[in-house]
Amino acid sequence: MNLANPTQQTAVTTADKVFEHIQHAIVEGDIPSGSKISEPELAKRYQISRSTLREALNRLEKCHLIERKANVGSRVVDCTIEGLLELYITREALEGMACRQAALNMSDEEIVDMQAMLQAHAQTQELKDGVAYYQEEGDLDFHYKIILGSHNKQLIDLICGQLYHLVRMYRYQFGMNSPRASRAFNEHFQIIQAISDRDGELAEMLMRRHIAASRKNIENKIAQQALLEINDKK
Amino acid sequence: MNLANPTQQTAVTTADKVFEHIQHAIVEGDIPSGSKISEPELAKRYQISRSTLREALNRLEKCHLIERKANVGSRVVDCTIEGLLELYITREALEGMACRQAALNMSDEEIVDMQAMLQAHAQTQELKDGVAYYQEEGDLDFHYKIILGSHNKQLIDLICGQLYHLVRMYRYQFGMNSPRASRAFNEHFQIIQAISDRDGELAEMLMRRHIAASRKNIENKIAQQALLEINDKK
DNA sequence: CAAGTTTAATGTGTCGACAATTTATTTTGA
DNA sequence: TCAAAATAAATTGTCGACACATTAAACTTG
Repeated sequence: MNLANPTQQTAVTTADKVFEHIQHAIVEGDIPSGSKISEPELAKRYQISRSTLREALNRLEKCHLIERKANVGSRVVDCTIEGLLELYITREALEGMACRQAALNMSDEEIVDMQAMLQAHAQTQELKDGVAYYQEEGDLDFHYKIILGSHNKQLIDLICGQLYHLVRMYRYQFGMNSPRASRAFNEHFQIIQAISDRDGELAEMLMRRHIAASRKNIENKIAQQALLEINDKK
Repeated sequence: MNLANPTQQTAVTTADKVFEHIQHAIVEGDIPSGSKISEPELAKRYQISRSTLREALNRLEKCHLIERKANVGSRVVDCTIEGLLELYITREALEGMACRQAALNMSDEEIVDMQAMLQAHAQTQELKDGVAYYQEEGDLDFHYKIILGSHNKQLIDLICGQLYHLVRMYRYQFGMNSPRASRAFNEHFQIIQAISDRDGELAEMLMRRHIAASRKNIENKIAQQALLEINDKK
């Protein structure tokens, strides 16, 4: 699955292609978070007219990667702790519900598919002993499959089409490869169990806990860091 | 409060103004749901160039009022029962969480403000004996205040900036002034109580029930209608 | 020398025209 | 008569240029 585009919409127009390029550049930090975007400069770099660049910028704005102010210009959204926490809160709500809907609406084949995927992840995890691969690709893959399994266009578009670009951006910017790998894996296992039991209520609750745990993990790190800084000053 | 624009962003550019015009036209059904949009025609009607019209169309796409396909064109989103139910599911998730956050983050003044508003609604409701006014403006006002009270930019933008245009559109198209007025009022009262008690968990649960009740109300209507049609055929 | 005003430079918003693609119509052949 | 191919019309995507607003620089004045 292409993680940058889980809905698999092929880019046909040049504005689409430029959009994807800039999207990657922003998510991976090549265009730094918070920096101003110069339309003439970017247009020249991509060898396109300003009109088509602006078309691309509109899509970037749609997935909340840039912000525009009239007569002033566009800036890459800047990654703040508050923004990250707000994102997790929103994910908890949306993905929790998506998980409940997945338990109700997923086809049996889809469920089998997910179980197979998780098993594959388990093996690679044993091999690499809980390092990067699972945490990065595997985790996103898992979440995407559940979201798509909700069969709810509204949810799918909001989460995959908008939130998750930001999620991936934060992962890159803050380098989040926390030691939650094995715990997260068990949580994933429980969630799939609830889905295959068609227990929507439990599935939602587990997914919310799963995301909330990640959030609290971050909050703790922040708190620790703040403590260290206070000690340094003494 | 301006219900079409609760965040109070003033439109400065002409594309903004045209966007607002078309937005109203779509929400209120002047441009029928599901119809194709002709760029040359609309540009001529508003006396603007196609470029600025396309800028306006981009914003309409952002709030899910139109859908675009490359090299084909734009259509006004068509109102279907499934779409309506999906919208309610999404609202349940997002507004439930917004309500929880509001209980945690609203200032005391904001809470007093909401209580006053609800009391005002109670009086007008007694006067008009539970008719349209409350159901229309009052209900939306209530929900907006809570969402803004979450103080979560992500949630605010998703709900107010995107979902609620669709919500208002469906209200117009399906003429939803159900007999839930008085019951909804009591539910609103309970929710505010939970918020002023700073009980986030209860606040979320009550808001979710409140929205789920509306959804089930609609589902029942649909089922009834389906039954009637079957009887007609006999 | 500092603060405010005027002027220049940069950047965004809007326009009309052309190129590329899709849709409708006509023509051709079995 | 109908289906497929070719042509014509209409619509969308892209371009470069101009109008307007914002920001930076230069200048005036107290």
